[in-house]
Amino acid sequence: MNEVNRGPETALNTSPGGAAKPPPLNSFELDRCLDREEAGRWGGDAARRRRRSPPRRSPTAENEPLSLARASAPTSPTAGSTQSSPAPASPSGSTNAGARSPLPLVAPDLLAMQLLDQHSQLQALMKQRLFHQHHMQKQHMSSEAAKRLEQSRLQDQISLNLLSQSHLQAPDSSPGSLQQQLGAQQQQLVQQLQAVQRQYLMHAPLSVPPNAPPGLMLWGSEIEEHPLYGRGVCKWPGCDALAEDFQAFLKHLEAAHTLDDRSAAQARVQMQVVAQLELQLRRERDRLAAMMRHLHAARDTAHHHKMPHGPASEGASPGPVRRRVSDKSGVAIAGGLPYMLERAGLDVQQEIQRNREFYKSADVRPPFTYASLIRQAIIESPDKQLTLNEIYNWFQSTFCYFRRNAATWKNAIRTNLSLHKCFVRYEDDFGSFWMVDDAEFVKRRHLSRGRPRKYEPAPPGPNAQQFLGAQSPPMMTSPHGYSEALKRNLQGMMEDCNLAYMSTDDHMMQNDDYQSSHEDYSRPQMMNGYGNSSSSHDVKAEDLSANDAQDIKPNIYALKNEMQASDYTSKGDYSNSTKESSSNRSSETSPYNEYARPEDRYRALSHIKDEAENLSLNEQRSDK
DNA sequence: GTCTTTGTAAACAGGT
DNA sequence: GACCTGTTTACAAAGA
Repeated sequence: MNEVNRGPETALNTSPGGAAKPPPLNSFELDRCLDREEAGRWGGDAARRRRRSPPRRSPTAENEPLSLARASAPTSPTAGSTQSSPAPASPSGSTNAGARSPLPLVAPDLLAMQLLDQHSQLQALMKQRLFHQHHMQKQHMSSEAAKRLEQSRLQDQISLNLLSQSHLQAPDSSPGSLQQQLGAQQQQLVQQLQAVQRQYLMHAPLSVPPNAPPGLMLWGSEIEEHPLYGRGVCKWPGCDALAEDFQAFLKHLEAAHTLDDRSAAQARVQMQVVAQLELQLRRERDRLAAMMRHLHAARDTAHHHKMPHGPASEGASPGPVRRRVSDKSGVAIAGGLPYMLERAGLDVQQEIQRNREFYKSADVRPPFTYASLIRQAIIESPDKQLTLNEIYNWFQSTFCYFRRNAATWKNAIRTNLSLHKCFVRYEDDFGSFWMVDDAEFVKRRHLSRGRPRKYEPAPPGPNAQQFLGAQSPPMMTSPHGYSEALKRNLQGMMEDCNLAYMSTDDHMMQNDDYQSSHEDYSRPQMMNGYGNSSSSHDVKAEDLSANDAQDIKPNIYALKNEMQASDYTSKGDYSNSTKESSSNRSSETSPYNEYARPEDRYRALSHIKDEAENLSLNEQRSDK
């Protein structure tokens, strides 16, 4: 098994958010599911064909889960049955238990038991749906919408009845009384439905907004259910504009959300989110199906029951279908989009922090360039510096996407580190670290022409002195940032799919996740506060010429000298060689050898570093 | 069509 | 020799 297959699966299984995991089943629910699966097998050849022919999925079918979850009524009996099978916890849970045995036993054999169980499930489902619809009706629906709801409810009931009848038509069973009962009930429901439809068509004409484009005909409830409008607020990602009514919303939509870069970028990200969620939902459904097959087989084995079309033949099916996830799949972002997104104002820091859980569990490529992500990794670290391996770890721990094809993106990271002048390599006795020159980074982002490459001859002009004390301009922030809206959208979609969304407090998430994502970063603080170091690439004290030294931020240089001086004085004959220095550090003359662990020695050295920092700051103050 | 930016692949060197 | 790290080059894709 290569990484391509292992990565996303692992992420889904181990996702702390639990968003991808189906709700746990208790024994009763498991029984119901097993029975439903069995009933589905009795449903005829269609059900068997459905289970045996998974590879071909039309785009419509891929959208089915979301649309079904959103819709108030399932469009088909089969869909209604499969959708309701996970049975999430709901106020009707007690209702299910109460309606378990509403009818007398027809026959004391297993078949009758299953039929009764199936019927009780249907009744429980109907009651659950009725409860839900009643609740929704009280909350949101006007009288017209209530009529439509009633219509939908009746259709639901008919569908459920049809479903139950189809399940009851087992080849070797004929509980006639039950079928007659359901048939009569169905006829009654059809009559009620027809009456409601007549009433609705006579008294509730189609309503059309005055400003609606030609041909747009909207039902009253559909206006309220516009995906981008709800509760008087525009639901466009990152908008949240207030709109008194639907017409005001339409005006706002026309005026505020035109076809520009930002809207296009937001739409593309939204497409990614939807695609990813659909993929995730499909995986979870496949997994559930495999689990049910497995559990059913286990139960059959335990009960020594051999079904005529039992799990032996079903088990020969290929199992859950895995869509091959390619780098060039729709989930990934096309070439220039990250650049466009950044130009459009998407903030890397906010986006990553607010959707950390999403990126951690979803195989979505983050919509930012490698350079931005590397910078983010570095500035998230406590000392604003990371080794290459720590950057790797950050990518892997932060993004599910970077848990596969490691060779590719690692090479890209190395290339970016070397390529961009904004990344500064600092080498000391403990290894080499990478830091960010934010001034250079901002300069790079604002360059409209020409890309500063490290191996290009430096253009004549400003030397690094211009970067002394340079501070990055504040990152573009918005109180109603796109990431917040993205999270809300995700949350809504997850709720629609009956999936739990990890809504963690941002601050908590930041801290906790930092602990997890940086747990490997055991190196204590060494260079805290020196993120804006220099415009020089490789800051190696031994290689510094006089000119180079001018290009280095004085505090770093002073600190370096300070630390080396302390080491020199402590050991006396300190070698200039890095390798020798690290070996000599273990000599008995060093006062830092009293610290057995390297961490303690680091800590002691960091104290010197703090003193050096204070000295440097005092010098700067005195210069001013 | 040209230029820029970005991503990717690959070769190469030096170190461990 | 394998692997890691870092540099450099080349090329393709996408957008301006």
